[in-house]
Amino acid sequence: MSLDLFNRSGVENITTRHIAKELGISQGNLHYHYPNKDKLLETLFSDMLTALKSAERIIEDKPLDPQQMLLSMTDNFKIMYSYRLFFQQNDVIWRRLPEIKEVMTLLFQTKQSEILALIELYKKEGKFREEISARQVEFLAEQFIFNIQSWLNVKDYNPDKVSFAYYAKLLFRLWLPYLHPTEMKTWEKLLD
Amino acid sequence: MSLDLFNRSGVENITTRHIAKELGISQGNLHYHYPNKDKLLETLFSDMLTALKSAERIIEDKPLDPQQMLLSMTDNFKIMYSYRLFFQQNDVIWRRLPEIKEVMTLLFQTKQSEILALIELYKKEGKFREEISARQVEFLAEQFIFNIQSWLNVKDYNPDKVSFAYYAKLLFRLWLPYLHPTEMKTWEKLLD
DNA sequence: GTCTATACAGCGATAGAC
DNA sequence: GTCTATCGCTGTATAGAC
Repeated sequence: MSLDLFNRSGVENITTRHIAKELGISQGNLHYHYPNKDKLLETLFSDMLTALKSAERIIEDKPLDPQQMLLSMTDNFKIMYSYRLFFQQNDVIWRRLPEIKEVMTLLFQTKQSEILALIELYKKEGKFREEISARQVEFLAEQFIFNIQSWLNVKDYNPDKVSFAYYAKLLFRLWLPYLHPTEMKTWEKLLD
Repeated sequence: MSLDLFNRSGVENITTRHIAKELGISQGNLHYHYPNKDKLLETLFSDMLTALKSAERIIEDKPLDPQQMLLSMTDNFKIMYSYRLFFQQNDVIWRRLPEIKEVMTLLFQTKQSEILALIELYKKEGKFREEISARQVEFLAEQFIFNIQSWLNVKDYNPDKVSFAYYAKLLFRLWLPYLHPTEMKTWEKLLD
């Protein structure tokens, strides 16, 4: 599978020869199906988008409760990990295919406003402390998305050692200091 | 300058021919001074390390106050930006030169324990709220370093539009919700 | 559709004259 | 030291037989 090759060895190091060999077909044949390497990357990217889309839990009118949000985020992390080239190698890929950069930027901007709306709801419901400024709430939403986008970028994530659920919990630790002390305690237990 | 070429066009796209041309010398001559491309990268990396080292403000026994910390972080961001290939293209570079990965990992681990010690001091001094757990304090230190390592990775940082001081302030917003309400207000003014 | 063969450009790196 | 010339290799992509 070309996905694994790219993930493991890097987009710039994997050639069409490698991919053809892995697939058990000739290089000429590969170029018949995919005119070039970029087309291959684009296909993988749209695969990821559909995977992420189909993993979305139906929100409808009701916002998710913390437990559901954790599950949903775990699913997302799983998908992101299997397509981790788009996060770990974003610089290389964005330089080759600026459209992918644009789509990803837009995607995460949308996610950010969704999460901002959710946080503001939490605040209205009184789960957040009153002294938290609107500016700081925006910052929290920004940080949340930033973490999702970058978690694979620096750390050596090894799915055998640490579970995706663990990283999802770690992510939600961002919220803790914003909550009322009692609410904070119960959340912290949930996230341990 | 090879640094600018790598920063702008990507390590995998810049060849020894490009660099030689930019320097106004022949390719053969370049290979006389730097036996290969990796050696060139290693030199740039150690340049960055010395730049970061010389920018360290003398801490000695006294911990820095918030204002000094902001200035120090602004300096660091400036240096990191001029050597941004090592952050934006970390995946490519780490694959070529695993030693660089190890040194960077170690560097940021050290920074993390330093910042953890500082936070714990703040907590002891009563600037932090009591209900913040030790686990959460560790998390804050981790987040702080994570942000420093990754800030260049996702965003299009444009030094003409937004100042380095702005990003330093943004970084310290991580601390705000951990502080006592009154302390929080004064810090927030500082960070605006 | 799938294959083999090959074209053609670009890469890092070296040889050898000066 | 610095140059030109070139090697050997690998990259993407295409041509043409089956």
